Amino acid sequence: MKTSFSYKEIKEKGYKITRQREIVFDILRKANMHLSADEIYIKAKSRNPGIGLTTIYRTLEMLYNLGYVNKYDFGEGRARYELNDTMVETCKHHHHLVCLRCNRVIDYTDFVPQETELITKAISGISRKYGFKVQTHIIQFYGICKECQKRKK
Amino acid sequence: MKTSFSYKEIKEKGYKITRQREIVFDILRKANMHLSADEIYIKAKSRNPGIGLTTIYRTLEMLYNLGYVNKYDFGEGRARYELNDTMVETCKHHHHLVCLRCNRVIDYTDFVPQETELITKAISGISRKYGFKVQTHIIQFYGICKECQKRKK
DNA sequence: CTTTATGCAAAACGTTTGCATCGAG
DNA sequence: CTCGATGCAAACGTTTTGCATAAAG
Repeated sequence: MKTSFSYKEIKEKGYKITRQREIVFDILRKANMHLSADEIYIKAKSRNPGIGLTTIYRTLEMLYNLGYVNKYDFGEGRARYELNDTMVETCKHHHHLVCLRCNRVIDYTDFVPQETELITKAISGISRKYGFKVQTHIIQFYGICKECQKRKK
Repeated sequence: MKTSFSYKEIKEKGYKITRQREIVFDILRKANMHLSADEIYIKAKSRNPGIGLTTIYRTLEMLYNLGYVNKYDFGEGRARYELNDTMVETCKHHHHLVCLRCNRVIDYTDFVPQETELITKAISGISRKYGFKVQTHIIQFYGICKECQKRKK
């Protein structure tokens, strides 16, 4: 299991390792939540006040292209990023419960063993029928969280 | 199976039925694809040139709150909407294969019978453990489509 | 009549781009 | 040295908001 970025792989693809990129890498590695570009920017500025938001976006794009981060949309009008579970051992594979009322996101990890099997089966079916090569998948459940149900209208 | 909007339900929630809303309803009902707000706007203008884009957004928001439409993000920087499969019989429940290179979206309907069972099981588990009331779910597979694999770099 | 919906213009927002400069390799 | 990376400001495209007017119920 990979626990850190492959600097070698990054360099091979023609990317350079910079102080700014290392900071973004590190923030993602230590985050145990899905961060928005802006949240990463705030955190990064405390370590390097001169860093630009543009650099955050470009670094995230690079990592996304390398397949190191997942990009999510939870309906807030901005993207959230998270290191791929192949990158950090502490980040277990999981899915999300998104509350439609308060936008809270709950990580869901209670997989029935069936799930992996089913997904694997689906991926090979997709490959066979559509010639589509699957890299990642997301499963999201939308609904109303416990708290919002209480203070219901 | 519901095949049209419940005007009664809409009125009960305090919404009014207007010419503009009926047009948007109808466009969604006839669409066999995920439409963006702008695409709906173009279509709507041919029937009512005076209609405003704002109205499209507000109608979509209403339908989303009513749970009549699903809202998707395929990474294009804008949302796409589609009537919920409970609303239109021609719109079968499906998931999406999103090509990371060309952004094409393929509808995926080949469910193994296991899937429904698994999702049902997951939903009741989620309800039990988190008290979260699931309304919809999305499953999306990201990868490279057949065509993009051919013209590979 | 009362209340919600509309259309317009302007604002807001996240994200991207052009460009001169900087720094990694 | 060279080429990619950076930071800034400006541009972009989508979505939202304020407000006066229009229309639904």
